Amino acid sequence: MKRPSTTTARNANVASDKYQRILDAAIEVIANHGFFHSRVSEIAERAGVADGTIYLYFKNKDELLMAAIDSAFHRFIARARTALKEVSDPREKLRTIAFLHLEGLGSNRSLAIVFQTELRHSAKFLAEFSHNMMVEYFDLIKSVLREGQEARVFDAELSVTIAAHCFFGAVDEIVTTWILADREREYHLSGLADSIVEIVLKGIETGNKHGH
Amino acid sequence: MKRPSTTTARNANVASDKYQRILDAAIEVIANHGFFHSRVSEIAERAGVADGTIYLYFKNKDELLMAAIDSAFHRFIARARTALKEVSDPREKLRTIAFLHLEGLGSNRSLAIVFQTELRHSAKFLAEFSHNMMVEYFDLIKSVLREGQEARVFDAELSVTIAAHCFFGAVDEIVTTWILADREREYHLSGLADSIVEIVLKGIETGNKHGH
DNA sequence: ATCCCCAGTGAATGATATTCATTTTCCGAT
DNA sequence: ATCGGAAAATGAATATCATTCACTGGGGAT
Repeated sequence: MKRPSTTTARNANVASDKYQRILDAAIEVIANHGFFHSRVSEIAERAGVADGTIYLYFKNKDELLMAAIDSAFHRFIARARTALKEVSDPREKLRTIAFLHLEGLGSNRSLAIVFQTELRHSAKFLAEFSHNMMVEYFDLIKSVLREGQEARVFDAELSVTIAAHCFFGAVDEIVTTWILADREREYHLSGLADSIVEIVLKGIETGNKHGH
Repeated sequence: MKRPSTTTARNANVASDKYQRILDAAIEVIANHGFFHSRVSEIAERAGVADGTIYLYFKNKDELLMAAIDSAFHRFIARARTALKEVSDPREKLRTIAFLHLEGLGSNRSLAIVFQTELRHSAKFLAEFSHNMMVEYFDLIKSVLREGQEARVFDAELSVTIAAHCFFGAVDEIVTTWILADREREYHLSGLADSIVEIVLKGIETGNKHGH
């Protein structure tokens, strides 16, 4: 093997224009055809590079997808962290996270498709991503939930982990539905943030236990 | 082309043993390697048939996966419908659905992996499945929610669609976490049904609106 | 001006999905 | 029991990509 191949074949020059062009092209092409049916040659063509060039930047097709998702996710998490600094009420923080999540994907359909479909590609793939990124996102959600419990606005007996899954699951599911919905009937994804959060909030807030 | 090839290349003999053997093999192999890295020849070998035989039963690799998922899903929906007949309280019905969902996947790890990862394969793929199967599942959930609203146990002002997404999303997310979790720390998926449903129920039940 | 260096290239290679000419199995008619 | 032909099944041949690698061109150092 010519190149010892670290995880990403090239680490220098990552800032290069070409690197990002390939990532963008990958998102577009994969969103259109799905990972399996996407030809590396088509991604290369759309990015304006030769087929082989892709392999200077990424070890293989899998890692190309992974890098594209990673890159987008990093941006999302960074934006979320910044936005949360402006807010103090834990309920409002959850609304903010839901809004950013829905807005980030709702404003870029190709990215949303890749996140909701290709990210879940193979278990190994998902596990690796999950470990790096999802954990970070979940930690963010959980820290808000814990904060809310300490402030006595969220039920202190609740499992923070389970509640976080409910919150994330609900938001995530709404996105999946959106990308499958008739493109005609365009509705704004971020407009749904409040309705979802309202249900989840009522579910986790302090107050009369629900009847059994 | 020799065979006019309907959606599934063969419709007669679908009950054949060989058909089911191929489906089972597909689930196992795809759960292990992911769809992209699964070789049709390995599925054929595990099913004890020749490579070409697969194509007598399924048009291509995509439709093989689709058929495997469809088949498992049909069984789930049928079981759910039957079980719900025994229950009348809408809250209890939701618990039943969550339990069956978690039990059905929790007792077959390979199937769970395929459902949580490969099902979401490509948007077109997901859309097609979604249309056939998911709609049925969602209708089931929604009908329970509507029933609960009529019985005044669930908030009548709630959007049934949104609430259904919250419910499904929460359950679905728990399954994803389970397949990614350390295999060592085996816990029973179905044991989580009540915790999740408790949160969702409290979120949708009639009662004091939550503070804002 | 000459020499490195290395990003970039794209034709060659290898892997594997799919096809199809052939073989085997099955079954009703005689 | 035997035959004939249709239905199933086979697996070698083909087609389609992912991936490799021997080569090219340009720019910075000497």
